Amino acid sequence: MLKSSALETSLDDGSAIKPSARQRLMDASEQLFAEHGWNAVSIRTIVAAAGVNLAALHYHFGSKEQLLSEIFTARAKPIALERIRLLSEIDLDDAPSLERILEAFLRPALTIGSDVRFGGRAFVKLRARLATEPEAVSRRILANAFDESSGEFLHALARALPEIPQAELEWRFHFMLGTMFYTMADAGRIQSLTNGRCDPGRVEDALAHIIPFLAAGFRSKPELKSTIRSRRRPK
Amino acid sequence: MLKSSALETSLDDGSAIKPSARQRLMDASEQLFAEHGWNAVSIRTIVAAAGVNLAALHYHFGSKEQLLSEIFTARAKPIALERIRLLSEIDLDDAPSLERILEAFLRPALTIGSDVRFGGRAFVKLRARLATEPEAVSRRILANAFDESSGEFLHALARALPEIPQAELEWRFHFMLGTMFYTMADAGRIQSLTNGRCDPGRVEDALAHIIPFLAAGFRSKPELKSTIRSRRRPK
DNA sequence: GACTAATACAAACGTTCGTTTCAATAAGTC
DNA sequence: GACTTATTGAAACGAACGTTTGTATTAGTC
Repeated sequence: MLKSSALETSLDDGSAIKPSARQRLMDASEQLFAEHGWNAVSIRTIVAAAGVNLAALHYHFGSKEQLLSEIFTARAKPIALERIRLLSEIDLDDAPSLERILEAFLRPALTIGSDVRFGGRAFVKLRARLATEPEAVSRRILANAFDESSGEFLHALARALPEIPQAELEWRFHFMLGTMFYTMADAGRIQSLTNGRCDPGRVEDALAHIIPFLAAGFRSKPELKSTIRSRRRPK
Repeated sequence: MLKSSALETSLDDGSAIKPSARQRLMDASEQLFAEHGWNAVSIRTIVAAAGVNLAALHYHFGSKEQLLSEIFTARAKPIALERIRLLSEIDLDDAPSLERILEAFLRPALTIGSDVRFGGRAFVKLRARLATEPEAVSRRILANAFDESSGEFLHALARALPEIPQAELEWRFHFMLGTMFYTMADAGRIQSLTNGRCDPGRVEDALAHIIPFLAAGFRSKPELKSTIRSRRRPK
């Protein structure tokens, strides 16, 4: 019963303080949620990994859902801030660089939360999972955290690509989100298809490929309507 | 207790035969899985929606997982076949059209299974969900169904774009998958961001925008290495 | 040292999960 | 009609779920 406190005090000579139960719960659940999804991880698994009592989770967070929400906002804020910071370094009034805007949007999403503790890309994967989760609660958390900065980037893209209609830009922004989330999810599909040659887990590799790809898509001239539809009419 | 068979025989004058319990289970669970995900839907919800007994599910399918597997393969086969059919109509030996290859890959995925019964895009969404599901079982089902045709399309793309290195092509194929799945998932994020102007649920709209976007990305000249990396070194 | 608030603990709560059992019924065969 | 097979029915199984309860322990204040 004295175990944890004894350990904590015996180590506070500066070498390695054992984190608080609250922090350990957040760390453990972030990793587990990312690895297996929210529904698939029970709170008993979490408290076992964190080494705390079952009731501690509800004491500190109130509910499993609130735990997810707190983890998410704690991670999301630095990402949104870094995005805005990188964006603010770009002069939007003078034909801003599309590539720099894309990197300002993508790099924080793919890197922040990596290689800090545990398995590294835990939060990155978790976020990608939530983005395609059907439950309303997941999407609400996500929208609250990122919709504002997304609006700013749409505006920046409009400045960089004045000849692209707004509606077209919104579609392409949607496509960019899909590319980003799928890369973040690191689902293993492409690794198995290419025998590991293509690995979205190598973040710098991924960024180096994704930015030129998306930039070309964004810059392409919008097609005249129904070029696609008309071709299949005879069928 | 005689309800179902009485209903069935009384209607078999050709007007509307009540489908078998097995079929009703597949229809109901396809919709429910697509809407809420596999874990989130209990088999009691399914049998209630299908109007059958709880034991009927295990009688016909053996397990919940097997039910998912059968639904998936039943839908996936027509998609893979239609992809191959569309691809076979393209002459790969003579500078094949990139746009046609992309359409052959994307259109079956976005359309097949739509507007047949129920809510229409059920299977399309379900498949997108499984693609980002972390559980191994989901991905195994998906890989079995589609990896073969994916390989053929990678080959076709290499024919259409001989100047793009194989590794680059694989990355771009990965990005295409992300764009496709996110559009199929129809997560609602972009609708709320654009007040409904951009709606991935309108399939022909989506195809008309996604194909030129991806084609431009695929055609773009591969960047020299480390253009991106070198810029952030000072940081 | 007494009092108070914060945290930890073990145990149980009621519910829901996927699955199984076994008897009852329907349909098919001879 | 007897016999066999296919399907359905109601009920229960054990396990796991998120959550709550009540008590013990710690830490801080006077």
